Amino acid sequence: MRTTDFPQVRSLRLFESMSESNFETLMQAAYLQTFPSQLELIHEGDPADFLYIVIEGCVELYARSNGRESTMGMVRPIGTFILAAVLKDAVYLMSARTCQKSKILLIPSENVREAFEKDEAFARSIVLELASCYRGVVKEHKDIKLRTAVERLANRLLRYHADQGGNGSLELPYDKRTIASLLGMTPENLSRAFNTLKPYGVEVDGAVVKLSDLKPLETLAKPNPLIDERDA
Amino acid sequence: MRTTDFPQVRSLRLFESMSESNFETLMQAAYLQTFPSQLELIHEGDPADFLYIVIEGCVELYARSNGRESTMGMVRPIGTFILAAVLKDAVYLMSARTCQKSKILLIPSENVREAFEKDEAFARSIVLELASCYRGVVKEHKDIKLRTAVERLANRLLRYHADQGGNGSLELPYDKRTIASLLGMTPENLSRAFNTLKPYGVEVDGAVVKLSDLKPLETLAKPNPLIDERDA
DNA sequence: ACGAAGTCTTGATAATTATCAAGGAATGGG
DNA sequence: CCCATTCCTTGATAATTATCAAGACTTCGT
Repeated sequence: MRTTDFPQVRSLRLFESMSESNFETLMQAAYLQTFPSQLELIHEGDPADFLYIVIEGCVELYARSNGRESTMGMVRPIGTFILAAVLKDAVYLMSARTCQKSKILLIPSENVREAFEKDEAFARSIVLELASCYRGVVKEHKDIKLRTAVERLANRLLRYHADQGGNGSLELPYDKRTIASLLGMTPENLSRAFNTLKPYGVEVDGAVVKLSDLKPLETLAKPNPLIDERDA
Repeated sequence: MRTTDFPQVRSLRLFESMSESNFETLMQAAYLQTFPSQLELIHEGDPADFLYIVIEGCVELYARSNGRESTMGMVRPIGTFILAAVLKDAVYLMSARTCQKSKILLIPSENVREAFEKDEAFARSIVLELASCYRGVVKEHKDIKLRTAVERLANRLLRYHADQGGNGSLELPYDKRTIASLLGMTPENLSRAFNTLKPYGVEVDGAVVKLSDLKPLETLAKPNPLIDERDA
């Protein structure tokens, strides 16, 4: 890996203020690999050998316990995952698998920790990154503890809608079963939740959702920036 | 506040490797206050003016949305809370109130951020602290997404039991309604969950719980270190 | 010590969510 | 392009969880 190969990686909040030489060292230790869809990249409980950066494609973070499985998050380019485990030199709490053919940059954990020791700016960037990740999970936790399934869906639709320009139409970014699991419900329940939202102007056609009237949907959803906004 | 007033604060992971002079500066800017029970210390949505450290007593972190409320966590001495919001200079995602008469140390946010800028060791300690906090919430999120109410209670009891020496008896550390909310259920449902666990050797008398036979309880609970262990 | 307020439990019922089963729609590999 | 597979939806039903109500038990302040 050469430093100039992925300017988008360099411009991530995590790396942008790092010294050139330390970034170079990190990149030289890194591997760029392409994986097919549905490949398990990491398995919860394994030691954190690498920090992962999604360059192309898409990765699903999920967890299992008992016989159950739940999607914990999705990572899109350019996004990192499993930073906390790497820094703590601990085991992964979540598994990860590709959900498309994906190009992934792997940085050995020890190199990340070495850079963390050596590069002060990197250490500071990590703080802000981790603080954001922490607040992200807190919001998801509030979402699931304070809302019913229909409310979670309504708010998620409003979020996707805003993300995609807010012109009355949105495309679901993942399979419905994945969205169901993300939102903490079964696929059947998601399907029924969409039906419940029909009187609120939600029209589903495959992955395309049309919102014909935001007012009543928002009245139902009661969106809350302290749960739904990405940077609040 | 003098530096020597609270050696336990100094010995927190967060502060122990900080330089003496920076720690002193931080402590001189800090306020030590005693609050009565049930006082709201912070309100979600407000700007993060202080980092809080519980010296004595107990603090409940909770969140509201719609008309609902849920306990997000409990902080016991010597514990900090609301670090991420302070570092990001963002609004609080959670409210906090004392659940006993409590002695709290308040450090103004700007002083914390100043120390974060000036003191490298402090910045590095923050990384490890935030990484732990992050992993803590991920575990709670897994707990609620992957387990039923009875399973969550069973695992919580096993955790308290282990924490308290594992001699067959444990004391519930909080009111039952608080534990119910922490575990994401109503008080009525907690009461019934205790009844469900009776055949598994769980005997409740007020705040004291006796576990007469761990085997069947563990079989039901299926404890998972990647959810239940504090430092995994 | 006493009354008031809050907590906990139980019962009855309702709402929410999950499970099982089956048919139809969409998708991808050959 | 077609078949096979997976995904999605719907129906029927069950399990889980919440709500409402009432009574017993605690706790706390006066």
